[in-house]
Amino acid sequence: MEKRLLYDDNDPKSIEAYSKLLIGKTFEDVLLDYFSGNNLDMFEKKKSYYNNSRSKGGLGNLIEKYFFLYEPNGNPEADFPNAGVELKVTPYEQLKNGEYRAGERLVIGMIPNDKPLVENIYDSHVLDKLQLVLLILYLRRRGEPRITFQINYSKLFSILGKECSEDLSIIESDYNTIFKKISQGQAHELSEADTMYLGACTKGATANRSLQPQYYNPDIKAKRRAFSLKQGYMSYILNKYIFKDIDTYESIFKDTKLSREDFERNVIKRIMNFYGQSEEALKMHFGLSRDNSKNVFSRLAFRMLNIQSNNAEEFVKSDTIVKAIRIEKNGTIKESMSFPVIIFNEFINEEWEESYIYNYFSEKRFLFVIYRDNGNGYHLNDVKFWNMPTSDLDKAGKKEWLKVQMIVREGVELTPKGNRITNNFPKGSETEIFHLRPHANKSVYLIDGKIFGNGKLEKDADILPNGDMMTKQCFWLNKDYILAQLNKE
DNA sequence: GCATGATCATGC
DNA sequence: GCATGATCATGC
Repeated sequence: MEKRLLYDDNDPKSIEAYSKLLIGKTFEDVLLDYFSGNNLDMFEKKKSYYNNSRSKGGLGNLIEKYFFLYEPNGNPEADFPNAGVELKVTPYEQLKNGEYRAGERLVIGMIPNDKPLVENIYDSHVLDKLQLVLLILYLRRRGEPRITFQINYSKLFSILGKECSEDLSIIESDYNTIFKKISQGQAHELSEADTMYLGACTKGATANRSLQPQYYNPDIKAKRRAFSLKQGYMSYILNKYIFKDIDTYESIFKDTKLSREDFERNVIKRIMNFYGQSEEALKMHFGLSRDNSKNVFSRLAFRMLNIQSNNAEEFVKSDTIVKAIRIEKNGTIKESMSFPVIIFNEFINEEWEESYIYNYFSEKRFLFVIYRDNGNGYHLNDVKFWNMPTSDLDKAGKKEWLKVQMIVREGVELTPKGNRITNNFPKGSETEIFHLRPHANKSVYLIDGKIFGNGKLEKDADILPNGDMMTKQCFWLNKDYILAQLNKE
């Protein structure tokens, strides 16, 4: 088959039109179409090859070979050089609340470690690579064979289009931040969470093996990284411009083109307008006087920013999460900080650098809103952007995560003691960064067929590898660690 | 006293 | 109904 019969590879519109034939098809369908029932042996062979999640990038590769009918090449040219079109086959997911989000960041291209980095983004290849991208989106369903995932959208996308023009100044300042860190020989301290929309992500499970000397600092090795559009940013792009779900997000600053530094300054300024105000005064001011919810302190922070939830446009796009912290009279923090629950059966099969927790803390930025008890109740005291330093995540974080994973794999020891069930996970007092603790509505366990606790197994518990069930758990950021981070500067 | 295990109020 | 963002309170 001659590919020029199928589409004009000089013409982006023709490539896009042809790609729409994919809509509604699974990857298996694409293979079946190609082999047309003539070579079923080969079909089965390819099917099992592409079903293997170890063949990274495999689904994009499948589309190139068996739909566009060209051999994937590793060279830096565009996938369709004559049309200047980049092909990106990328997943999206549906959350339990029905919302959609990008399944992954969009990787743009490797950051060189053997030559200088171009200083200005407009002289670099970053924007070229995003100038014309054919986004082919498939719905990823966890636990299902990936060959059965269905392609539901195909659309040309440009970062230079009007829908993204508001974001270019932040993307430019993101690039400058990455350039600055690398050119100062600090590539080993880079974090995807240093920046808002354009990130420097590590490259999967191979990142540790890919430790290489830095061009600007040959004595200290750093992981190879790639430029990417962060997952949060892609979620926004998908929802707003592909799925056309216009009303999902509220923006903090309307119609402004801010650099990242200005955005952060303005956020801090808005919150600090309320500096020194007491809990009661703030609740009164925002009409939350009768709000007894445990998360009222973060809700107050949202109100100061004039938003309703963590779903504000700029925070979604930049993977930023607002967290309230309260400091006691004696200068300590009473509580550790909770995060979403883990699913044991996914957790035990993860590689650290592809794990939920690694990805979470490498890409999420936090806005800490700090209240302090001055002896007369909590008062707004400070606000600060924070992300976990790469060296913390790489060293103590990795070690502590691996320890928990080992315990779950080998079998958690659950011991009834009075009205409680104790376990052998490392405690907050035994860890530096995070520890595992319950995070559920009620506690409930199934141990050797016997139920403990008054929660509901199907709602409040999660299944362990040996079939026992344990109250749902999440990683908690240690309060001492948080305090040390706040006091760092 | 305080850390670990248990639990709560809310919004969507 | 359940995830989220938290604080409560038992047991050492």
